[in-house]
Amino acid sequence: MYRSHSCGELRATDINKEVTLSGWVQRIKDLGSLNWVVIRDRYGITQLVFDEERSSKELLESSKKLGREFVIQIKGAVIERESKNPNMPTGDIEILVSELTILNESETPPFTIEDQTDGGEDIRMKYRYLDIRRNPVKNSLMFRHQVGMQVRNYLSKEGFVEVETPYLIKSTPEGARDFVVPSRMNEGQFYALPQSPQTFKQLLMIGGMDKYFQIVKCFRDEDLRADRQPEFTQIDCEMAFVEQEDILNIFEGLTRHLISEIKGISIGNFPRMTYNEAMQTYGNDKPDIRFGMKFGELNESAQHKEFKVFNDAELVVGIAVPDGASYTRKEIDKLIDWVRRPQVGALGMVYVKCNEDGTYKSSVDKFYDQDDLAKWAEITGAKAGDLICVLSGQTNKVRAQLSALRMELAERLGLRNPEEFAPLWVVDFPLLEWDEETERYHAMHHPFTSPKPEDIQLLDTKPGEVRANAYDLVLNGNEIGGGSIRIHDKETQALMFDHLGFTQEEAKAQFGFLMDAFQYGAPPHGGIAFGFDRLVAILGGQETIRDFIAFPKNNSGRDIMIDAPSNIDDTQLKELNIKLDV
RNA sequence: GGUCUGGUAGUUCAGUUGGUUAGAAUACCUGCCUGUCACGCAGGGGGUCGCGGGUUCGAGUCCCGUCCAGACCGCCA
Repeated sequence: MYRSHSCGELRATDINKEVTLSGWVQRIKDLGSLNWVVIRDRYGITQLVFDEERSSKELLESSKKLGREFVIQIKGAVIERESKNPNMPTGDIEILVSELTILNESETPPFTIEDQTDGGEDIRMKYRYLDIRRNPVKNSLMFRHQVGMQVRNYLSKEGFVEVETPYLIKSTPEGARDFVVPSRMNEGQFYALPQSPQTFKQLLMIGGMDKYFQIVKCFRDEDLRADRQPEFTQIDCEMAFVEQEDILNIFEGLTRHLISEIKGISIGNFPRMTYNEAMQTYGNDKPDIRFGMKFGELNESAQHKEFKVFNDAELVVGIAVPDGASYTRKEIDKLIDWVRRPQVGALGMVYVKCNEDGTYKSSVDKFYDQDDLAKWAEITGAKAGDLICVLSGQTNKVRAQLSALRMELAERLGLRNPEEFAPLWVVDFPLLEWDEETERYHAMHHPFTSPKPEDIQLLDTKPGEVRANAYDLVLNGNEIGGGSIRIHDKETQALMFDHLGFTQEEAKAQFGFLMDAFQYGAPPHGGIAFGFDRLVAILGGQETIRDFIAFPKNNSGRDIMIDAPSNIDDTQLKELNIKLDV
């Protein structure tokens, strides 16, 4: 028997018990004739004591040969501490060791295994198994487990069935780049790893599963971000015989359940906002509504004077920065530099200080009088003491720029409280999106999303204005879920493929199996998928998802611990009949 | 594909205008210490300044190239 108790459970009530503990050496405090060793496992830490008076000489000596992260097993008696430590759960007791076994020695680890480690990101990833011994990472993984359990509890209770779908599937050119896997048995052919189980969950609906979910890995071969990994986990869901309203209700319920169970916060009905409204008031389809700073469009009140920059702009739009009027010229110049960085890309920024005395001071006083500026303040909701930041230019670009500024300022002003949760639904997304590169329309969501029936007639004339039965769930400025009511008849699906520029042959070759299935009684259906890693991170109050993934990839998609991806040997290449051109 | 920031001891970082033997903290090793718990005290070892080239009497420092890491833009149906 390696242990009778964990390293986190012994208390004053256990005094005088004979116990066996196993774990890692956290810390050694050698006072010569007295030696303390702190032992750690997943459940906590416990202090061991060896001393001249109560321990044998050999035992005391061997305790001094221990090093950090040695794996040891001890037998001993639980005794009351002479000086207690109220900061640790096991701080009232210690173990007077009678028997010490070294189960495994350890090299000195490259960074300290402490909550506040001295190790940087890089070294911690290389030795991730050591990093996982630290509380912050360990707790994040356990937190993830809790969220997963609550997801399964809720969905099972609602009658959902978890069904696994294949990982080796077929590559399609739509959407993100696929990871491909060569097939040895089918020479020259490749599987693709799924970007999502989309078509399979639709086939499950046709198969009559009615309510499906899966916590499932998905794969996309695209560049990474702090919140984006090449393999990531989705809560993938689909329901038959539902309208959009049914889906919003069920998954609003799921989200409410998670926030309530995990964070102990109860939230009322989620607000809903159309895509157009979100773009207009926040410049963004995933607005953070924990704070205001809504967009005020100033075209009418700014394009009647001689200021050419505004007159030539498609959109003039501003936000009010709370208490920003006190910014110095230097601070404002820095803000202007910030929006002019290539990552944001604004050409300049106009500002208006709303003075406490009710007057206005702007960078465009030459063109606008106090009445004009008062009007801007009214539209942007600026109060005395605020600063109005105004950007202008092409609508899409200027919205993205001002949205970036809004988020940056909110971050600096501490308005993005990670313990506050403000979810909302963004609905009525456009069905199609113009792609400059390929000069054709792309499905904004995916090609199986149904158009709103009343908009179908616009498909030929104004395809960009057709709205879809598509919705996103947004939490604190992050898209945590998105879905749609799907097309379930062959004709509409064929019409969609046609508008997406597929020939009939291409559509048949790539999605013939789905079109075929639609001929055998496909029920109306729809669903949603949540980004599980991101959801867990946000619930955990973190920006980066990496600490909630046991073995994440780095910025360039590498696993630096196992050194993947890597070359494969010639035998493997030959077996797969693959020649490399490098 | 692009922009920005960084790479110096095991680790996290400092290093001035280009100038003597490259520092600090922490970790590690040795010694002392019977109530520590971020223990303390004394001492010690530890460096290809990412790599390659250039400028210079002299480069951690300046220039060019390159690799790696991070954040972001493009991309992510």
